[in-house]
Formats: sequence, structure tokens, C-alpha cells
Amino acid sequence: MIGQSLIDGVRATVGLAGDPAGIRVVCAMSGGVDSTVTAALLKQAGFDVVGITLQLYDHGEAVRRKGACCAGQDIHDARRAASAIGIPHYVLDFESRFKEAVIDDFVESYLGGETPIPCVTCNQTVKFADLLARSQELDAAVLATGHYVESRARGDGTSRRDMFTPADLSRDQSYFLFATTQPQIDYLRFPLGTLTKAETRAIAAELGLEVADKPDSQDICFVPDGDYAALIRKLRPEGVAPGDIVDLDGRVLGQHEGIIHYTIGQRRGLGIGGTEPLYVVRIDAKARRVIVGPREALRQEDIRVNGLNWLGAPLEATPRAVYAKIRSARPPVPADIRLEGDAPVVTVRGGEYGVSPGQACVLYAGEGPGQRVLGGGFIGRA
RNA sequence: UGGGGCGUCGCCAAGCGGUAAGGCAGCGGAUUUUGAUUCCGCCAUUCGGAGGUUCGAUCCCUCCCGCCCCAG
Repeated sequence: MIGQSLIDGVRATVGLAGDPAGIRVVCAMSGGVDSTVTAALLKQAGFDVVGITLQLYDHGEAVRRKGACCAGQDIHDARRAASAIGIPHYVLDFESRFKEAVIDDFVESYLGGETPIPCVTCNQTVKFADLLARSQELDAAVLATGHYVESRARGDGTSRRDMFTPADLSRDQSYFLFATTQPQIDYLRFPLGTLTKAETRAIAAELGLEVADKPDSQDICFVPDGDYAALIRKLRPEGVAPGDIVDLDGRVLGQHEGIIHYTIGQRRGLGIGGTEPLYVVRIDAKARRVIVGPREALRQEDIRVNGLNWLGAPLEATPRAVYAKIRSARPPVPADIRLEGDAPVVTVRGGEYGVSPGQACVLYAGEGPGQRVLGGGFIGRA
């Protein structure tokens, strides 16, 4: 399995000439299978690998929840893995930074009636800003992560690189990486982008890594039991209050225990029986109202995008045809992006259902594996 | 206290003599590096109450209770 072609492939993903032993690579290690295999492969390929794990929060040493990362047991796993692989390993305490950059933003976003993506915020700040800076301080040539996304040199004589959707579309993590800036992309490497998850696990097993069978992470990493609302309530008890659930005409259909429990497109948890299913169509944070309606009321074509990170050729006034993905587990759909003044607007020709402010609108050159990631932004209010 | 209609799971709603569809909500699971969506499973020994007819009633009859409508 770990033959010369795989090793060559890993070297290719790093894409730097010269003796690998003379090239320092920092590998972000979460304690999961993916990042562990990433580090192991880089080591096998002969690079001067340094493993770094970020301690992002701490629910007490007792936390051993399956699927978590970056605290307690996972840091322990990462340390053991680094030892097994034979690379130096450091744990950096980023708790306060993570709290202010990711958790606080997460809480405020929910209180404002939006649905945040903490994974994106984390990548934007802690991982690809702070950790990246540390890597450079350590004289690393590149920073590698275990994300399933491809990075390829542009091949135009510069050190510029582009991001592409990975070989294993079922594991595509580009949605969470849309905000990665060009300088960050140029410094980052994603050695798993050409592998499938099954291959990654097989490699882990072959190398005898203890994390080979460790469950995939899921849920919000800093919410120990999946009850994110409890966390918000704990941090901002005064911000959570009950309110009305109303229909499109303003008729009160029921009550809710706080808008933080809802996101656009959500069906469950409304507790309103009747004839047809109801979905959250809008959230009015000021009035603490959750507006619900039939599925068709979710349909939206124009999507305002905030904080656009555009990686493609400069946008002119004319609309540009792209593919847009407005939810992590939905395929990209044909769309146009245009500028209304300075404000980018993405128009989904076929309409999308469940366009939720705070979530990402990620743009691609096409659909399928190996498609260029053109960037994206946060979905704004309609 | 005249006439008509209705009362089936928390909600909507089939069944109208042969032994309780379905949807919504809820719960559980699968899927998911966010929140959702989606998918799968579970969810009324009982049909407003009490009698009666019948081999057998949610379906027929009687009375009672409760709604709704039209009249007064």
C-alpha cells in the first residue's frame, strides 16, 4: 500500500524541490486519523516533520467524547501518534485565542439570529493565521493539514497555488476552507486531497497507528455533548429568551425557548402539528420571532454574500458563471456572481432552499472532483 | 329546551357493519468536521360518554355531554 508511488504522490503534494530531509514541514495534528496519517506520510516521504497540536479548549481531563478534537484525549492521542511516527511534537495553548476568535463569534452569531460556522472561523483565525505564523517562526517551508481538498501549484513560474475539490467528494472539506486567502493557500499543503477516506484508514492500519479505527469527528468540537444551546446559555444567559413562532402572515402558532435553537430551513423542533410540515423561513432576532412556512417559502435565488474571499480572476461588472454551494452537504449548483456596487450577489438560477445567514456560500469553477475553489463568503440577510 | 352538522392518537384526517389508512408533531437511529435538511424505525386493543340491535359496531338505534352553523 505504502509504495513508492504513494510516497512520490506525497512529495508532489508538497511540491518543493530538493532533499526532503532539508525541508521542514509543520503538520497540524488534531489527534484524529486524517492528520495523523498526514504526518506519517510526510515522515515516510522523508520530510523534516514537526507535529503541532493546538489546545483549543478544555472541558476537564475527563473529556473523552468520541469525535471531539483538540482537547483532552485527542491531544493525548496526537502526542502518542507523533511519538509512534517518530517526529517532534508540540502542544500550543490557544485556548484564549480560540475563545475570543471562535467561540465568542459563534455565540454572538446565534444570538443575532444567524447560524455560524465555527469551523470556518477557526480556519480563518486560529489555524491559518496563528498556527501558520508559528509554523513560519519555526522555519517550516509549509504547513500541512489533513483536510480533504487538493492544492496544486499554478505552474506559472510563481509559487502561487490553487485549491481544488478532492478526489473523495464524499469527504470534500472545501466548504470549510473557502475563506483561505491566496497567501495562506500558497503556504498550505493538503496531502490527503488525492486519497479517499478508505485509503487513509488503510494506511493508518498498515502503519499500525492507534487511531486507525478512531471515529470521525463530527458535531461542534467545543461543544462536549452536542448541546450548543446550553453553551450559549451558559456564556450569555441574558441573551436567550423565549418568543413567538409565527406563520408568514404573522399569526402566532406557538412559542419557542430561544431563537438560538433554530436555523433557516429547519423543520424539527418547532412542535407545531397540523397539516403540512413547517420550516423555519426567517429569524427575527430583535422581535425574538421565528417565522415558519411551507418548504416552498424557503426558495431563494439571490444570495447576498459578506466577506467575499475571491480567488478567481478579477471580477468585472458582468456576471460570472460559477457553481455555488450553500450548505456543506449539498452539491454545488449553477449560479452567477455579480457585484452590486461593492456588494457581491450570487444568483442561484434554480433557486436554493434553506439559505441561512451566517452559513457559507462557496464558489467553484464546476461540479465534481478536481474543480477549482473560487472562494466564497458568508451568506447575508436576504 | 326550533332546525342542521360534527365529535377517530398532542394536531390534521381516512374509514361508515367484519375487527383503526395517511400526514403533522414527538421519540429513536442512519447520514453529516457547523447548524440543518434527507432517509429509516417507533408512535390509538381503540374511535366523546352510557346503554341497545347484531355472530360481530368507529360505523345502525336511544339517551347524555361538548363544539359549530342556521334560525330566533
